[in-house]
Amino acid sequence: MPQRANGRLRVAAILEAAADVIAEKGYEAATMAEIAARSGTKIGSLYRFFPNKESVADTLVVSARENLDTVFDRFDAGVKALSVQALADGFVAQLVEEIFRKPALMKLLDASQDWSVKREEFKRAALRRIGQSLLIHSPGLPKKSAEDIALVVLLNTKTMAKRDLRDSALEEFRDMTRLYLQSRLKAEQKPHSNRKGC
Amino acid sequence: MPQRANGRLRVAAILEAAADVIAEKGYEAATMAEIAARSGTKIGSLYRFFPNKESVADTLVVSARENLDTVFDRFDAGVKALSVQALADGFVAQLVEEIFRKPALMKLLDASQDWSVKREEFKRAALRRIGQSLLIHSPGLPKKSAEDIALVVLLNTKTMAKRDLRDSALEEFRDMTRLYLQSRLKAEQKPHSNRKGC
Amino acid sequence: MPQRANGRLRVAAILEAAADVIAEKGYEAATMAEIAARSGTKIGSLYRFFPNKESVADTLVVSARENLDTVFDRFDAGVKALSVQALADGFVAQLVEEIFRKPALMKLLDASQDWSVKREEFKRAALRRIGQSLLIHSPGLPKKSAEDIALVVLLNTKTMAKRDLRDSALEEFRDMTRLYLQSRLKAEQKPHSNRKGC
Amino acid sequence: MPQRANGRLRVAAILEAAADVIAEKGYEAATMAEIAARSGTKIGSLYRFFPNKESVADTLVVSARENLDTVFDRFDAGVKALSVQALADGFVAQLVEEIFRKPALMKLLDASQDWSVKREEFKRAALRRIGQSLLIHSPGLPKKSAEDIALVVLLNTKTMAKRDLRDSALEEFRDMTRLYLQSRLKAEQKPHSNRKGC
DNA sequence: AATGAATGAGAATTCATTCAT
DNA sequence: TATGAATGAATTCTCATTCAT
Repeated sequence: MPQRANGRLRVAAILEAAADVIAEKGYEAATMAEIAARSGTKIGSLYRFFPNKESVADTLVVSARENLDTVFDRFDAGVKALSVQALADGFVAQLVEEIFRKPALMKLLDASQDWSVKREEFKRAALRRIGQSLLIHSPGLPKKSAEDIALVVLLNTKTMAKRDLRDSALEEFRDMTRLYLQSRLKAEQKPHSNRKGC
Repeated sequence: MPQRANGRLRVAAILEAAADVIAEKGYEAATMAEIAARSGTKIGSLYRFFPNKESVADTLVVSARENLDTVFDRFDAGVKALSVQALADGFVAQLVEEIFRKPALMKLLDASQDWSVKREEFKRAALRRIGQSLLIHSPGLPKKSAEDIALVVLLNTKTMAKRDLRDSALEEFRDMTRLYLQSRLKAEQKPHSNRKGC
Repeated sequence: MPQRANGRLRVAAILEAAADVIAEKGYEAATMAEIAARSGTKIGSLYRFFPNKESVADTLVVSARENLDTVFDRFDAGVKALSVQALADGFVAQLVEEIFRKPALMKLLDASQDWSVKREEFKRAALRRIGQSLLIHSPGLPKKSAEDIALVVLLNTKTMAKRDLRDSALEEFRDMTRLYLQSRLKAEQKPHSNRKGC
Repeated sequence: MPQRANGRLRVAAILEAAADVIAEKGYEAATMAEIAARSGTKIGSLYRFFPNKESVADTLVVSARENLDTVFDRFDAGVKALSVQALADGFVAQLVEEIFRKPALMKLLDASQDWSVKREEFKRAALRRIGQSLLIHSPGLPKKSAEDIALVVLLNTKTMAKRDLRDSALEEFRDMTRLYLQSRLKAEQKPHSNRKGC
């Protein structure tokens, strides 16, 4: 929306400040006044670029979704060649480090509000990209399985991205994700010895 | 703390209403006025029982922690005899169904605030009880391992308790937790006499 | 809504102040802050009794509607005995002096907003009462005519109630209303010599 | 005041947009931003042509006053020959259809503000023109009477111009205005050669 | 000259908490 | 003791107007 260089800078500053404030206090407790102050913007100018508080958060989420595409486009380019282990580690690396390591996004995805819309949009996009990567890696995988696995990978990595996990815990989750993927992606090649119903 | 039956009933009604409101709107958006109204209490009376909003939430968390002890006392009584699979399933059953299936608690544990205190207390208690169960089941397990495993179990089950997981996804998580526990407890695995479905 | 004497006094003071402010500046330009200040109320207390600005105005309009009923109940008691002239003068006296001589009501009835609801309600009630009086006075009058006449009487008296009419102008309107009523109420007894279509 | 054709077009577009917005929302709720947007003008440019919001409304009112002169110049040319009935009908036709049938003007004339200045100016002009027509028609009419009658005609036609009057009500008002004028101009009444419908 | 951006005083409304009767 | 009322800081959002490029 900003057309002048000045405006574009201002918008960038606002979004950065908003990410900080939301990361610290969450969406609801973040105030437009503080976002304005921290970005060196006057409240009136803030509202010139963002018509309301929600639109600020929306923009943050949408930009995370765009980031998602960038990250996964790159990832998918090499995914075919990966071992299952490397695939699991790759998912973790991409999602935890590149996507979820933005505390503001985490807060927004957990926000109580009617966030359902943008949040679901993001979640759907993430599931789609993860599922797509899985199918590139293991083309024989049933669609339905891919969906389930994608959800597990998504939620695992989201859990791993929580601020306060110590490294050993991270390692456990990484390993659990490997185990899980191995079990699910071997299943389609070999008889699965370990599944429910024996 | 109320000593007359009347008072105890009122407190119970308040807590129930508070749980409902917090479940619907989250801690921050829940208002004392609505909690009062829904519990048929006048705002002045509410404040005679709970000195402030935080204390209402605190009480909810504390009672969840007490529930935790009850649930795990019972669980621990039979834990020694369980196969690893049954142990995993047991953790899931106890934590997902008995503890986390209270939306208000979930909201509170995720609340943005300076909730750190009570939340950490609850988390610590949960980790302690899960770790304890693990050690009862597998006495040779190193303490440090038990801690890490407990954390994974805790976070897995918390994830599973989210409102909107469909059954197939739940099943995936359940199975992943089994795989993980098996991998971690392999050393001291018992003959699986208790395996579900076999 | 107020249950204690104190509260009732406060509500009365608020409504009086609101009427003053709205009379001076109109609904939109009247601010809740000024209403609060003029009634010696703190803004928080104002909102305790009136959930929003609209409800303050609503209450004013509703009370005018109630006043309408009181005034017309009294008027209707003697209406049968009146000459047409006296009927016209009576309508003017009741409506101009008792109902519309509250500048706040006038402003509210003219307010731009989505006031349609309460305004229409008031207007409908006024039309109903005027029409009823007409029918009591002249039982043979067709319903449809009564409705049309009521509307003319209503709008004439509303015009007459504008702040700035000088007395001679008032007199003109009074006389015009007499002429009009005479023409309309004689019509039903004698052949109307003066009507459209000759 | 713009001197180039471009500027004049722009001013016209702005005024048209302003009339629309004010008609819809009233003067206070109309925003300069919306007027600019609807007229395809940038806000900065709008302020080059009109130094402030009031001046936009002023221009609208002034142009209505100019229109008034045009309309009445034409009307006065034939007014001498009219019967009283036709005079009444003529006033109604000119004022209701040509002048007041612009919702924006109605809103402005009713606006709460310190509009007194321009509004009074318009009102005075209208009274002057109506009085003048009356005196042309009935030269013997006392000045004071002409003033009073003019006011009644003005307010009657303003009432008739309200958006929501149904046709039968309009007809009543038209007839009432005829009755009134007849009563006031009886002394100098002419043979009604021109009476509508006869 | 054209126009995007900046400004900031103020508006409505909310809510946890305290008090007085 | 029960409870209706009082409080006021904080929050979101608006808009006429002015500037700088």
